[in-house]
Amino acid sequence: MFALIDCNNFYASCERVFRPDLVGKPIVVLSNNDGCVIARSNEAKSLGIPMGALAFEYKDVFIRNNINVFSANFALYGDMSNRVMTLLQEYSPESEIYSIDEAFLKLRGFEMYDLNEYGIGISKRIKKWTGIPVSVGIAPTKALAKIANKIAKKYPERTKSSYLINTEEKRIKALKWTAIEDVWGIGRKHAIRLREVGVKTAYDFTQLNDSWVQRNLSIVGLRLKHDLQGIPTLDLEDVKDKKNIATTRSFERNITELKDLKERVTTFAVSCAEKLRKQESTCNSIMVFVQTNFHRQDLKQYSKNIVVKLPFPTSSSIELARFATQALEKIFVFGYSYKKAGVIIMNFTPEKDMQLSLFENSNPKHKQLMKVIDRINLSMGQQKIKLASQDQKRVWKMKQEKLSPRYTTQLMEIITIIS
DNA sequence: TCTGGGGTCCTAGGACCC
DNA sequence: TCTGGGGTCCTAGGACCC
Repeated sequence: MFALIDCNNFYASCERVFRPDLVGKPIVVLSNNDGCVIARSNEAKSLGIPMGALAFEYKDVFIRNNINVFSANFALYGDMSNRVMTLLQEYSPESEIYSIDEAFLKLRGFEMYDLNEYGIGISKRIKKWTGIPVSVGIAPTKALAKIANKIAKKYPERTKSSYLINTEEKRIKALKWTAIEDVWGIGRKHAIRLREVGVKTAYDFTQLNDSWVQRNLSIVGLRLKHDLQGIPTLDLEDVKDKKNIATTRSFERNITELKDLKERVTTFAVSCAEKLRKQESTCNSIMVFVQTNFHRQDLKQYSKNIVVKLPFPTSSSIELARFATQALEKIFVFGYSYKKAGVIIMNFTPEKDMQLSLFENSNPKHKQLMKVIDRINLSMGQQKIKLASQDQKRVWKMKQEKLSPRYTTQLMEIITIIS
């Protein structure tokens, strides 16, 4: 059996843990730059705030309904996620952290357990020990556990936040209850295609024939179908090293000068390099892109990306920053207002079996240097050591007007209790 | 004025090899 | 008239996830 544990309205719940006065009150969390809504408490959902609602359009709605607005505080959410995941490890030796707020557990050898009670126990303990409400779905396959989880989330009172699919009857009932677009792995496009052929629910989907599914939804769709039929097809996946690493941002204001864009791209490359070194890889190509604001009809539009193959594999911040800015110079065109840029690194090889090249190689001194920089930044705070070409005065700040304290990761911002 | 960020996997088609 | 058969690798684009 598989269990899927999913935190309810995760970002909103994290904010509420440290603001108990907000229990029962509507909360929304905004994206970077306070652009749009990326998380909502149940109360905010009931008020009709859609996912992706634009902050500036909904400003009055927020005020009118006393909605508590927060800027995204990823330092807080990441730490709260670790707490939840650490507790979950105790419930099974086999687990897969699927995203910041979800994990699968494989329950092998649990035949003597009352899995219903087990699930309820997980939900109770996570809530009590971290303050985060979670829902639990347990079923013979991952796709069915996803559906069981949705049922638990939809009926928290009746299910005590945990639902078990362990009979054929329950499986069929759950599949008929699930609209096709709510199935894990069926996105917008596939849902439309399936609706066209009369598939309205997950159950209808399982009644299609295999070759049609494979032809129209590829092998991925076929695996999903089998999983929904109760035939275990999707297994836990190991946490592998990343295959791509990206750092991309929209700017709070437009950028018109190459030198400003260079600074941003340098910082993005350095950020990618740091993430790359954490997984002890080196990269062989780098992509840089820039674009203007697509949403502004009144401005001239421009969007371009460039992929550069590196002469040697590297994870040095200095070298990646150099290659990135050189690439930027090739695609930069003067006369546009740039709104967004990013750096994506690709084609990784493990640091230990790096292929050296005959004529040109990564500066061997950088390896030691990066190690020292990483160590200092880890102990003294992020970005203590920067390249001179990076922003020294913190000119580039995201718009984060409603940022909550980093209660759990910064001693200076720890919660205060006033008696 | 204002519109997020970071990932994965699969397939078809082209270029190449013997 | 007639023109083999069997592969690999790479890339772009499309689908999906949170």
